[in-house]
Amino acid sequence: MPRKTTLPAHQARSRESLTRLVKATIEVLDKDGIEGATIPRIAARAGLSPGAVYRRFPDKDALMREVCLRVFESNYKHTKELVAVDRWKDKPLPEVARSVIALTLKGHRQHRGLLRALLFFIWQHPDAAFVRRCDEMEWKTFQDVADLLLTRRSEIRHPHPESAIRFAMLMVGIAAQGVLVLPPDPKDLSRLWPDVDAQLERELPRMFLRYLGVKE
Amino acid sequence: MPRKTTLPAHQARSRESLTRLVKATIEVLDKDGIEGATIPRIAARAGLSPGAVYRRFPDKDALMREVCLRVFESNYKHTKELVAVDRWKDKPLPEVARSVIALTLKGHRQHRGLLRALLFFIWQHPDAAFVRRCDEMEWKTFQDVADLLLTRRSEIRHPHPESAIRFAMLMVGIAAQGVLVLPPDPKDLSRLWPDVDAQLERELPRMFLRYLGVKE
DNA sequence: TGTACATCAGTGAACGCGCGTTCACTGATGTAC
DNA sequence: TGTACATCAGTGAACGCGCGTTCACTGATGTAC
Repeated sequence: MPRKTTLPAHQARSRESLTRLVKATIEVLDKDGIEGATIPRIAARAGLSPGAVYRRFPDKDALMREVCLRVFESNYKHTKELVAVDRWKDKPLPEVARSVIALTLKGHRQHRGLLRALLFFIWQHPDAAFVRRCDEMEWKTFQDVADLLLTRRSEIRHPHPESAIRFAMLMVGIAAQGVLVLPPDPKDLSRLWPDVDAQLERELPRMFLRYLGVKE
Repeated sequence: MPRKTTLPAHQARSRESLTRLVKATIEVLDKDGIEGATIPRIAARAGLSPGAVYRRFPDKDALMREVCLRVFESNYKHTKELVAVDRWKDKPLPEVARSVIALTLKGHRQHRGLLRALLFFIWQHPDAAFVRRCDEMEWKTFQDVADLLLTRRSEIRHPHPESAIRFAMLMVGIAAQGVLVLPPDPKDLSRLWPDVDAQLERELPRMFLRYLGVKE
């Protein structure tokens, strides 16, 4: 009967190579995408042989899920710190919104390859419970940002500020994902659509604020 | 040396089974997704054996590309007819925009599985020339709709109506894709976000028109 | 502090599963006379 | 119109490639006395 869970690492050596394994997986995913992330390649990058992977993880899927959850968890914490910071004190909604959008775009641009690979992994994943966990983490991240923006609800003329903020944030997230993370790369699109990226950076805040009905 | 191109069908029987093959591929893609679309399954659905596929197509990739191009071509023609229809005569921009958005959403909802599968296929495709052809077809479809909306440019207060229309349409397309086509299915998301679909239908036109600066 | 033993960590060649692809063959269709 | 022959259409079992996974083995680390 195959082992179901990831084994704990008893020795220091093992803990180190587990760390290297996770790091290597992230790097390979970012560089070679989900289809280029084979066990031999990941193991080699971590300075291990393929067999060694199976000492820590019951199968490839468990390694990938671990990486997925770590990345999303880290992103969640990062966002939580960001919205808590008192940099936002006294700043009016347009300025906060602009910063939030700019940071969202920056994050998606920086981690394009990794995010793309993880999305593909989740989208093709058969285990509904795992997918739900990922969705929930993304949702919580989302909600934290929405809550920050909602503290300026008096500046919003849209009849339903709560749902409008959520909807506008959804659009920002989906746009960042659609334009910056998913294929085709903006550079390949530039023949048909020069500077989508710059337009996104400029027009997304405008759309956001106009939709909410904020005086600029 | 393997054959490079798809052979013509000399007999009526062959032409029929080619049609069945394309139809079967579309159905299997829509139902089972890209990873469920195996040659044996497609062939069986078309009432053929796996080997028969290779009489018309040099490999699986050629069959898939053919299907891709046919679907996008058909969508392009469909859109071209739609915008040309004089149903739009004398209708003000808000009404046209609402119809266009509603039709876009409807199309994405109806063909969710197929569109998802084709997107995954294109996104993973190594041949840049093929990907470019698909992008161009989508772009032309896009442009036709933008042109229709641009005939009402006097109603648009945004300083750059042309690029604003293109950007707003891009957002509509990406939103439809992100919410309706890509995982998770709206029904699975309903726990976290009840009625995204209805909200999309209601709020997308509002966002569209407010961004362009149209008097409602 | 040393030593013997148990357990853990890692190796890498070999295995096997799934699916695309081939190929020797049968049957169907078209064509020349 | 009938017949012989060439070509096309299709079959389905077998093949093979790639990648995840295993397993017999070596080496490293920790532990009991």
